[in-house]
Amino acid sequence: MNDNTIPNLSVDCVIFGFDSEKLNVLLLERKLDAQNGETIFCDHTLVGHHVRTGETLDESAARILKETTGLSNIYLEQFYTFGNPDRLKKTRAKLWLESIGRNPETRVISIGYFSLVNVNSVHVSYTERHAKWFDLKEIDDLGFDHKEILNKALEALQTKIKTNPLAFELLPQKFTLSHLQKIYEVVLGIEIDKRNFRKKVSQVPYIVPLKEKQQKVSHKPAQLYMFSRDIFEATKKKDFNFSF
Amino acid sequence: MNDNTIPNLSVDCVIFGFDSEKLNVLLLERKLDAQNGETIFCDHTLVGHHVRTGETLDESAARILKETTGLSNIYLEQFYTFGNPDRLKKTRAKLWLESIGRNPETRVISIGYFSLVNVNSVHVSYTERHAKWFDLKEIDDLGFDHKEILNKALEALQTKIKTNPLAFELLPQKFTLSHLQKIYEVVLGIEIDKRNFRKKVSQVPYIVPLKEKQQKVSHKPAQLYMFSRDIFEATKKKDFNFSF
DNA sequence: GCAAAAGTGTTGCTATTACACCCATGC
DNA sequence: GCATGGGTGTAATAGCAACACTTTTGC
Repeated sequence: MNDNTIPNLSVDCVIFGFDSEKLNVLLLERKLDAQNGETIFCDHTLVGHHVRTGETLDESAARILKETTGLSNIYLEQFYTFGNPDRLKKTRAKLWLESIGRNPETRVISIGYFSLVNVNSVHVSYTERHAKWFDLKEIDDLGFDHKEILNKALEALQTKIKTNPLAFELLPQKFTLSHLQKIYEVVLGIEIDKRNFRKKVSQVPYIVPLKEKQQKVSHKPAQLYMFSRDIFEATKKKDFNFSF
Repeated sequence: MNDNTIPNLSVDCVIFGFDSEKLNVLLLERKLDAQNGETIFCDHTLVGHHVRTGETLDESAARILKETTGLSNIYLEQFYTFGNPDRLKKTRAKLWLESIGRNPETRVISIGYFSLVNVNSVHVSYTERHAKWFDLKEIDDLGFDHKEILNKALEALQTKIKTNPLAFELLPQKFTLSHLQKIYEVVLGIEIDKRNFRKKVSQVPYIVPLKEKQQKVSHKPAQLYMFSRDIFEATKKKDFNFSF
């Protein structure tokens, strides 16, 4: 490969997207066809790429995200680095790497990032390979060691969302409390009592009600809220706690 | 270099040691002498080494720890990866790398691990370079980007110790409650009320009193306790919480 | 006998849990 | 008018914070 990248270093992004109901992950199709057109295998992987010379790891992750979703300035966080010498030694991995002109014998270290977006704000725009949202709960296996990377990303997200205002990264700017609650439920895999949740939220100064309600819903329209980062920064104490 | 290592990949270990009073970090002296014997500079760095071919990242960290402290089977955790293209571009770093036969132009990614030991159980045995414990609070600057790595390690330790039984890794097998309390105080940088602390501890099943007291102390001898990992594993709920 | 750290309980306050019914809208 | 999700309060309990004095040992 002569694309200005470092052969043994890559970044993989676990892109989490919330769609008002479930937590999704953006995956690429990994389809290998034989010369005669028959499909040798077809499965899915995370979005990733080799790191470029001169690019920081954060920049590399941001670039990958931009290329895949068209989005910039979105939440990205490094969570773990995967470097087992045999992590790319499975048969499919080797075949795939050969097919794209990478040496399957090279030991590649991959730095894991996760990012948080709202699915509706994303125009999945990766043309080379089909990018698609998958319900997290229905993902069973992935190419390479990407299932392991995904598991670790989810763990990191679960830990971090309890003490940091990450939930808002998964929501549109204006959201309802039910959607906010749903995020904690699907991310942490728990059920939360609606009244207790709202009681807690009402004590939080940076979740502010707007003078606006939902439109065109076939039920009582919900109050819309926004997250004020200004108020958060100004009032944050060390003990942010959203653990249920 | 021909030592079977990967030129652009290293592991740096932040070795935290508790001495019943403060939190310490094990550092190496980085001293560069000119041909005429004069010292060009002398400062300190974390313990680190390049990753070997065929070695996992965890194995690499464990090896570094073993070489430096003589200890195996101790707590080690990967916390962050540092890969800025210019992280080794400071003057001293370049001079040093040249002096040990590494190419200062190579972009090196370093995977950060922290480990937890009790200073009394360590025979600092690194002979090539002088290894020494330093009071965490008195470390101002370090070689390379190691101060940044140290800061991030401390942050990771602070986060993790609140919800995981890490404190015991910093203590000898038999310890007093005052020592346990001190760990939370120095790691988190807070003060804790003795009675409230003991009340909490007494509700924790896996901190078990022994039939033994301190010996030869010139004050009322304290009850000794141990941590039972068995009981911890058997009784752990999702909500371990040692945040004060 | 004094210096040093160990050990011990109570009270007020705050936060958490559990729980059930009416409301506004679109169709 | 019915289906859908929105919105609301109370009481009991558990956990947390603040606080001061006596005990045991070595020297």
